[in-house]
Amino acid sequence: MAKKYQPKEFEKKWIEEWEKEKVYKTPLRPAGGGATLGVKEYVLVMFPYPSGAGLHVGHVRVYTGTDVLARYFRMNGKSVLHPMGWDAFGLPAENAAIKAKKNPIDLVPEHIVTFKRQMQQVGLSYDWDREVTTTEPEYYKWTQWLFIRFYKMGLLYKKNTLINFCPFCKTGLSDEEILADGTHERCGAKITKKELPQWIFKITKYADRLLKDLDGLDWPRGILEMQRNWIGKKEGINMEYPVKNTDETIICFTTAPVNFGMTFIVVAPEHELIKKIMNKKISVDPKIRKNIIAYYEKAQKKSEIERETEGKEKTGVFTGLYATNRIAGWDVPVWVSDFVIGHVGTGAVQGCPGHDYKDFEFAKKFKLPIIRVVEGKNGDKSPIEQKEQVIVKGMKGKVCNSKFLNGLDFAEGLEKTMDYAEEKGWGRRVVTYHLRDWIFSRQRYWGEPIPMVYCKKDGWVPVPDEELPVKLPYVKSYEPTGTGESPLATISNWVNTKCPKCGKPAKRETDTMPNWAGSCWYFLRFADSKNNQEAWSREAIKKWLPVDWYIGGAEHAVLHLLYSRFWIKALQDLKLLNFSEPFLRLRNVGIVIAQDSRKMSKSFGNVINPDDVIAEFGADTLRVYEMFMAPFNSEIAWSTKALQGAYRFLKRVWDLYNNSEFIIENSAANEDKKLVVKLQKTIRKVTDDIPQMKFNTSIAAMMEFVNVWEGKTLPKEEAKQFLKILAPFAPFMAEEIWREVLQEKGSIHLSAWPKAVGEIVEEEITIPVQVNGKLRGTVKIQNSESKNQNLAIEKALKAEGVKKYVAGKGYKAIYIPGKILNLVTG
RNA sequence: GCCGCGGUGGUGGAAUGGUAUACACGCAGGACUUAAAAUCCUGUGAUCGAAUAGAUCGUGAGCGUUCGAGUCGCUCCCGCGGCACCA
Repeated sequence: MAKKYQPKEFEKKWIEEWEKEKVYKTPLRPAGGGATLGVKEYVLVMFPYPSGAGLHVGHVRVYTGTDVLARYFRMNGKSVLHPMGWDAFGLPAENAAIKAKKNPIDLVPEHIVTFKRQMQQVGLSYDWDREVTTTEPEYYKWTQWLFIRFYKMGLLYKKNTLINFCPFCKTGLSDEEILADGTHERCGAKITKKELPQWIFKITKYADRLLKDLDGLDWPRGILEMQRNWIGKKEGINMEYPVKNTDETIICFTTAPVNFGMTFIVVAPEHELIKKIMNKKISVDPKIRKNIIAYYEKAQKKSEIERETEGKEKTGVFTGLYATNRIAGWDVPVWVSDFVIGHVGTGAVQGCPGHDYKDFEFAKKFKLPIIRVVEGKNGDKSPIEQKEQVIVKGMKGKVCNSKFLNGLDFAEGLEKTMDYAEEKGWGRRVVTYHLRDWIFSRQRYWGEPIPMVYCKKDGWVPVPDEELPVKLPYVKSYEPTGTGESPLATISNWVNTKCPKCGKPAKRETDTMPNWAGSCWYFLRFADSKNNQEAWSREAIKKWLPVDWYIGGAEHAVLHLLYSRFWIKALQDLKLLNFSEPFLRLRNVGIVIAQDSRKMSKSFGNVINPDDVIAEFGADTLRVYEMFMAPFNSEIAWSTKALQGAYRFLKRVWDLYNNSEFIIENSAANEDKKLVVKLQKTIRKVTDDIPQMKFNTSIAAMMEFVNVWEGKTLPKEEAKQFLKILAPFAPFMAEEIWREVLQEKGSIHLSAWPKAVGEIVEEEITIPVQVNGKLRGTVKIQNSESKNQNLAIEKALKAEGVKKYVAGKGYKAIYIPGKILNLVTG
């Protein structure tokens, strides 16, 4: 009786053997042992934050998919860089450490040990010699060094800023870290505003390049769109409206050609005009002034987030002033309302209630006129009633009731309005962005110390390069202070230092960098991870960068991916790099949810631990299952039953190789031609599918092949080929069979990928026959005759199912050789 | 509201404009077994039908292009994700 499939018996052995033989070392010798190394292929998966919970089956999915790619490229003779590291700074690590009452400096390495062990168990082919950890001084030394480069080029500056502040984490946050409902993406606490001195990164300086360069990237469309939306470039016009009986002008930003539908102006409570009214620089009726002051004070009490989220009920006060809409030739009343936000646009809105939802609500509430200036469905130009909702959806439709703009579509109308206003001097074209500068300070312990010293005489002075790294002190108490100062501020022997410039007493910056800092450049460090002279050498970068394949979750669509792109562009400007985009291809992985269709979570008790799955079924089963269940970028719900299907498949493969009756030494004797043809098709399919990350169909094709193979014999050479295409998915079993059963020398993972035979020649092919587009039968035809239309028709007409539909009728034949025959009657 | 992605059997899902439902799970029947598990074999879109005869319908809905549409175009409906009092 043949040996039973027992993965436990050999998986551990191969983990050790691969490490010993340095099978996955970068760069590898070419597959098949040839002399030259192939083209480089940098295959990178987003490195994890090593949490205490250990590896999740979701991690296993994204790492395995990336690993399959890396293994595939290696076997195809490419020079592969496939590294792994740890993104260990940041709030989650720090909060976990506080909970565990352990310093994160001690806790993080413990977590890393667990993660690494689990990754090795899954059979991931990383070159561990290149491992990096963002929290180690050897690494963050260079993060600090980069900070100073950015500071020196003027991209970083410190300024008092009204920032988003998380009262739970007691730290400032960037806009990108706040969810739409005004809560912190990490802890879910409601964000408040606080004014603090902050290090600010001028990412907006790169807005245009960050936007333009998206065009050249092979990234998922959705992610590109999210970045475009986040950068939020808008071309429009700042229209000037003189305020009657004053010297004032209100400037309104607009992207819509709707001057002829404009019936009011609304300014934000913070607007200059309101300040001037309140301090009597503009004279208005004292009663109105009183109302405005009351309204202003009420608005100030609300936080911005309250103002935005508290409901859509419009409030407001008429200022008593009128402004002139010179394009339309009429005056409009000026109102103040808190639905207009001071720092958005110009803090003033030209109200066109016919075609804007908010303006409509406002006009309805205060009984202001509503004019249609964009046609509705079927060219509808009728007036808009007060009770109606907004008629025009989005920026579609033709402009109407607008004199010289009539009949133009929306975009043309805007162009013409802009030309007209500029010509008359009533406004000018402007470009605005949604992107804001990046708040780079965190008032927390667990981050890279910002390498700056404040001297009373010299101001901010960077720590000299030779004094880097500025090490994070090992302390007992690192809990957030809540005062807006980092806990580092309380460590006086660390804070107090000398000014690098004048040598007088000075103080260190006590804020730390945000958790994104380390991940902005880690992919560069992998190219040269051991370099202690510089952050990277030019040769190493030239050899490996940019990243060819970057794989990870869609949750990083904006934050990490935008920040990294920004750093790379800045580093290019510093001439430290000579490319402008870090990640040429981006692919997303779908999340793994629990069997009950909920998120896997301790509190639901539905978490699947990869260790348990490996203990029961082996790592290969886990890998094959996760690759097979759905397309790589789709969400999957865990299914223990389906997992067993993957196990069954592998077991059947094992049995085929361990049963001499299914494999013969040489191809002459009992070989089954059809089986060999099927194998060639399978090789072709898997070869095509892997670089498209269509792992599910690759595995399905291999399953099909195994279904055909069972009960037949396959020549040994062909059996080796099949094992090779299985190897990226089930590396343990493939290696065990390769070396122990087939007695091959060296690792299968360094063997050459099989080539499918040029043309697959089947002797006989089946051609479907349709009559009037409906399938009525099939005919078998010799492959050599497949181009012969008359023969195909002749055969088709003999088929019972076809005959009765065509009999006695004239027909036209459409024949696609080897594909289909369609007979169209009458 | 805007932007993006989807909608195919009982389930996860396949399908360069060319035999829709590959592959897998589940289910049903059978073999092996004292029995169960495991394994193997057969069947499995719906409706009509005794039928493993045949027919009709069938990829969210409806039109259209085409010899032929899950796939292309138009008009909608629904679900998911992102953004948003953004002017």
